[in-house]
Amino acid sequence: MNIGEIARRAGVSRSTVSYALSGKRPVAEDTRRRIQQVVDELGYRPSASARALANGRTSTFGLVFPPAGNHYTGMQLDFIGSVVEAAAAYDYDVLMSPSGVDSDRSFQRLLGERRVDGAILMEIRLEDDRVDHLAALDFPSVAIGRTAHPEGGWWVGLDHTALAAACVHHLADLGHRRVAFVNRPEQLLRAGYESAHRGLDGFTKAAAERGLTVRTYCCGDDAASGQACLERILYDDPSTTALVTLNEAALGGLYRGLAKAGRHVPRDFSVTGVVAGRWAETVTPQLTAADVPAAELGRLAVELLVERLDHPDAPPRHHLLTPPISLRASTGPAGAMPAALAADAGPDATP
Amino acid sequence: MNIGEIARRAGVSRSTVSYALSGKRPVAEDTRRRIQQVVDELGYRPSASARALANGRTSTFGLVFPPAGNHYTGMQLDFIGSVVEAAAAYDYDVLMSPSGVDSDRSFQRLLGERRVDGAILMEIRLEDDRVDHLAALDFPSVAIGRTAHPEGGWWVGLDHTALAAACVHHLADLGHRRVAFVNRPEQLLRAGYESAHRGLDGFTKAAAERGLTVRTYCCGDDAASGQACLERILYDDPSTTALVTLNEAALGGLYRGLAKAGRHVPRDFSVTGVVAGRWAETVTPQLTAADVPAAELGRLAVELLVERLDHPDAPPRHHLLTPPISLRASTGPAGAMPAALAADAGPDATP
DNA sequence: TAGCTTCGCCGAACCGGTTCGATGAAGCAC
DNA sequence: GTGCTTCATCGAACCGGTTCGGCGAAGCTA
Repeated sequence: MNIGEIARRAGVSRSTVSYALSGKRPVAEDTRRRIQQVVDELGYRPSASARALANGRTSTFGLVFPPAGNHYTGMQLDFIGSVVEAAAAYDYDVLMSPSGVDSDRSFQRLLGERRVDGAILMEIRLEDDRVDHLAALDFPSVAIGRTAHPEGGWWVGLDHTALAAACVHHLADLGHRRVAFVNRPEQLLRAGYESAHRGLDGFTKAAAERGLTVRTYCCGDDAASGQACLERILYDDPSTTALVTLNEAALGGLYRGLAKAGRHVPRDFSVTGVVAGRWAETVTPQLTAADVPAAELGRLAVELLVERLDHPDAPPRHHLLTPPISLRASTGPAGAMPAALAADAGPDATP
Repeated sequence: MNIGEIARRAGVSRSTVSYALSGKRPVAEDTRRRIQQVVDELGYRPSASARALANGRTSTFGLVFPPAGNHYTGMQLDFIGSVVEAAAAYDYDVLMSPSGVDSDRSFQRLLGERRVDGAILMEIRLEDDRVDHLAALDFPSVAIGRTAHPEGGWWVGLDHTALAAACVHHLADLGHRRVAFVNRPEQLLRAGYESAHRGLDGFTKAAAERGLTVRTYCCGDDAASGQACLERILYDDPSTTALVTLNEAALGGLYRGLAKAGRHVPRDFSVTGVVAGRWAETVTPQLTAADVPAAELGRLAVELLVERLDHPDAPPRHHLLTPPISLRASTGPAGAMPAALAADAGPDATP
């Protein structure tokens, strides 16, 4: 069922069918109706490949996402879903491109073979060769996250510095003096992941400002690592009374570690951080946290990309979001726990 | 940089370049080298659209996934990731297609506009018009899940009936007599979601077999609903000592409800179900559950689809998996809790 | 050296759309 | 009735690959 078939049945030329369907030139009303009728009868739809070949646009975005090796977090899933849905609203499809191992090959597929009109990048690093590469090619793309030098780029992102600082201030306001920071895995920090770095910076600076005593940790993206990390925290400084985490996946393990160490949240120990809202509500007590607006970020990324495609010469735009901390149940005033008990409660303590 | 440019620079015809690159006809070795050199110098890659138009294959799969309206579970994310990675290994890209609202439109995009060579469907219903539709068209596709009449179809899936039954037997073996079942939301059950129906069936039949007293509940896909559901369970029958759940997203809420009701897991109350392994390990105590092998299912689905595309006349194949229950820490022998306490512990009980 | 095969390459057609310039008919003024 | 514009439609070229038939040169046989 190609356009020639429709043309023959409607008794017109192929170009007339094309114009009737696209509306790019006027077509007599009764001709248009006749064509439309044939189209409806046969259920004709123009081939995406042929259309893409002819007009050079694929109506497809690439979504470059991290490989499964790093465990996915709820946040990432929400990104994917919201990007796909927002793109559909603008009549774009989304092609998934695993970055990571052999990322060159999948980049080549997307760009070299011209499969997509634009790309959205997840999991940005401070120095990100993918971003640089795309910028050098002037290829339309939007990053979810910002590099060390975001000027002149198109991106949406969270102000991780401010969010981590907000967590610190919240805890300091509650009277906490000894606070731990649980970051993403060391491997990701070393690789330069933006959230890990900016979060750490924001935490460190705000803590210094408030005169807090802090320790910072990297922690694997799973519950077992979270538990181990918490044991380490209490071992290193048993008088720690609060922690800030960026690590969604470790959260369950952190809670478990606290329970094992006999620390009640929030009475003896406060927990907060930057976590997707839905996730924050699954733990008990529910986590007081800066909720990552993943769905909004995905939507904004798509909007920027669409704008960039529609107006190739538009000046770069970006959105930096700073969601407020949602007060839930995992933080409370410090000092409820007597210092004596704090000294006892090492990593080997039992309830 | 099209194939004509390469041909000119290498001093050969376009067809020779094509044959040199595809290897579908022999080309003199030095000619081939000359062409390859030009290709490498210019970084030439053939246009995916043109290739797709010419040979009728897009090298792309569609992945039809549920809309974000239903909250995503960890399982679904793992599916997506593993499908994308497995597809990449076979040199296929993956195009995301939100099913759900206006699913016809996105189906039309995939099939009508011939964007994909085949499709993988998630979230299957017992009576699934998408599956029927694809089968009627003889369009290459593989379902993750099976309908009420899976004969003659291509699919991979879990034996939810057996898994739910295994949970029941596990609890019955531990001496539990009054057991609740926490299903996916009623809306999904009514829509005919496979896992919800088969899980419920397996639970009900196995419970009857073992002579257990049971109640079954539907529960929203979020923590708050889980907590409410648990309160309801204990209100309806305070002497309930165990539950089986298919609802990953509600799990955190169920645990919270138990804690609020003063029921210690696993001493006073056992919890088990069918949940992705990583998720089961985030809760405390870790959940004894039949681990959903999401990554393996995704990989198998891709393998079947590739086979179906390579051998269009191959007889239908499928994989039905029945992962064993992983014993963790959330189930224990019944009867540890005195009946008197059980009677006291209504939904309003406080620790 | 004529005749036949094999090898390596070329030209043209094709996939299914879009787009531009041209053409013919109708409508209108004079 | 001629000249001019407007309108609707058509034909052809083009996008960038793939594929088929054919053709000339080289190699081999007799």
